[in-house]
Amino acid sequence: MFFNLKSIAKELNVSVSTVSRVVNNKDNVNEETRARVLELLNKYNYVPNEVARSLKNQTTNMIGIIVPDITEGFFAQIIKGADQILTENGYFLIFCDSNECEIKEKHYMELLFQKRVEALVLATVSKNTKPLRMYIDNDIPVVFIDNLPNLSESYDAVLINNAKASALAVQHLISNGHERIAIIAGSQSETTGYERLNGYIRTLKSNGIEVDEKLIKYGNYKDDSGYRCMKELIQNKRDCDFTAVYVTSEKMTLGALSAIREEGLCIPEDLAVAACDFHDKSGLIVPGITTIVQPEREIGSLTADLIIRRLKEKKFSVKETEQETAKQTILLEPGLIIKESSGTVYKR
Amino acid sequence: MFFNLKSIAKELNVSVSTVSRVVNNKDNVNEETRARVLELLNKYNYVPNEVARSLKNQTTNMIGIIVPDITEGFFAQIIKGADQILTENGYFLIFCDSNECEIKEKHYMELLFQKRVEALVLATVSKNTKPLRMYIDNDIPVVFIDNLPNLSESYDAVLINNAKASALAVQHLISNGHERIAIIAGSQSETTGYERLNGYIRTLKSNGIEVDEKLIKYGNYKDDSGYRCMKELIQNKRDCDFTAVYVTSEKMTLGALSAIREEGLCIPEDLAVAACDFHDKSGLIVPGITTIVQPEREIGSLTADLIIRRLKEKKFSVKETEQETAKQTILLEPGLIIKESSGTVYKR
DNA sequence: GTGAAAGCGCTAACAC
DNA sequence: GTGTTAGCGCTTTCAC
Repeated sequence: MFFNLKSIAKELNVSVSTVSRVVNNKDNVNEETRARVLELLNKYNYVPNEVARSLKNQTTNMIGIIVPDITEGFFAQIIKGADQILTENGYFLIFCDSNECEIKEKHYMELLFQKRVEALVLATVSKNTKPLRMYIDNDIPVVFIDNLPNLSESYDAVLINNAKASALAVQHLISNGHERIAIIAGSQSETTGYERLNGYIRTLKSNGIEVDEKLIKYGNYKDDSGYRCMKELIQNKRDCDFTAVYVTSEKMTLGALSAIREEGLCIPEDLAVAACDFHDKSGLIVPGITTIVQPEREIGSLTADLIIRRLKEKKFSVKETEQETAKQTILLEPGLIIKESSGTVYKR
Repeated sequence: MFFNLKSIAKELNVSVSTVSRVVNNKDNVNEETRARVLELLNKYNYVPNEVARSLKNQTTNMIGIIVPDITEGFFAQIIKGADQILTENGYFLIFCDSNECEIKEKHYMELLFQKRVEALVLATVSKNTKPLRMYIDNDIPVVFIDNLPNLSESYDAVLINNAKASALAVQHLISNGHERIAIIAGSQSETTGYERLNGYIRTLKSNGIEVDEKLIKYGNYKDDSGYRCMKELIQNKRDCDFTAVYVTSEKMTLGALSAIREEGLCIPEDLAVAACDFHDKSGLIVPGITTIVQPEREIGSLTADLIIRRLKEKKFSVKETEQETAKQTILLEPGLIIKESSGTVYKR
């Protein structure tokens, strides 16, 4: 069906290896032969079969990436950042959307392994480390972004300092006069969720503010959990009056904001809001939402750099039994964008 | 390095084919043998090599998709819609971001072809149809979304009726009292850009409104072109007074809005705005932007359906020399979400 | 400078 | 029920 080396070789009465040499630009080919082969190659628009090449060379040049939701600006930007570097280096990014689903994530991990990706970038939503064994046992580099796994061995990761991110947001609220600050946290079995809550608690304590369990709600990062948590907080508002809320993800912030609006509360007069990873491309959201931002493109490009290094080390070590450099976690600094939503506390 | 059929077979003193039969769940295997093989397979965590399978079976189960920008909600949603159906049917979506760049698009088309994707979904930004020839000549199904190619032969496509989309938006502005309506159009060498301008012109005419060349600006869909066009329009506002503008893409709308804000104009009092594909997940943008919306998930799922059908037909036709059904363009209906930005004309 | 041959890991037709 | 064999398209070693 497709043209292949054999059909080209036969037509020219040369061997497959000669055609292969021409295709791969090797130099031990007679210039006249090369010209004849090249001509036919062009005429038939020959394109080498990468599947066969991959099998022979035991290398696919494919890197897999699995993220929970591609429609989130956070992940889309990371992918863009990684894709650029990877493409420049002759790799090919295969992207999968786990839809925040553990089963789907596992499924994709298996599929990508079957396809023999050379490395994996993983924003995991799973506590189950079993699917990872495949990769680890076969020495396939894995780089974690966003969430960290519950692994006993060391691993590579690129992410922000999540505790510091929370500290930044909470400290800002405090310096705006807020003391009763609620939090909508994420799942505590995920490191991101855990660290962000942790940063919140530590910052309150170091400012001499008591941590009130009633002001801590746990969502699951999905769209409606922010809404639900915010509703619960507001319903208890009388018992445990609070003037600000810190919401630890974009989707939950969206939900929380609509709950606040539904309850007829004004931001920031009735309730100040600080968010995490909130994206406002338009800059027209009113009130502007104060938010923690991550250097997403950089997370992507550093992840790509790390992968490329690991892959190089791997090739090298086979030949020279060189020691692989230690696994590392690259911690980037979060930023804080201050807008109106976190405005100073309303004094009654 | 990896476990393969051979190593498993050797250890059990059976043949490779027996192991293969067990792996593929064929029934002509002695139950006792099967058990022994299965045990070792599990012990070693054997995962079949899809690269080898693909080569042997001449089928990769991979579908490629190339879009101009994954960070646009429009494309992200389409991918989600397609991914779901494709995954359910045992296919695997490989996704590429051309970054609105013709060269990159071509590059990815070649790469995907080399990888032997079985079909391609293409939101093209290119006028050059040459890279397409590879696919067409080799009978690999291609489905176009968003933009249509300049091909002489017929092709498959799934998209909205873009002329109608513009008609919807412009008619709405007219019924709100606007008569002097500017447009920020897209590249006229792309069908989407052409059709949307076309719908604008026809709607004005059918309403007995004169089309004024000075009110037509051409952007390139990139972030800053909307800003530039809007600036130009506003600078000429005195000459050619207009009360509304229709911006034909999300990114250009973002640019136009910041130009409007910069010029200190109020929406909709000084200038009404209608957009295309504008996404506001938060619902908090003020003023709310009236926009054309597309059934993105449906575009994705219908595209996936079409591809699956084409692939089935292909398999079938080899065996039965069945006639392939005619290529088709599936035109979906655009929607209009009315918010404040398109408010009635301000009467002086 | 060129060709023959082996083999990457797998499947499937065929023989026993 | 099981094994042998050929071959998918390619690269590469080894002869010549």
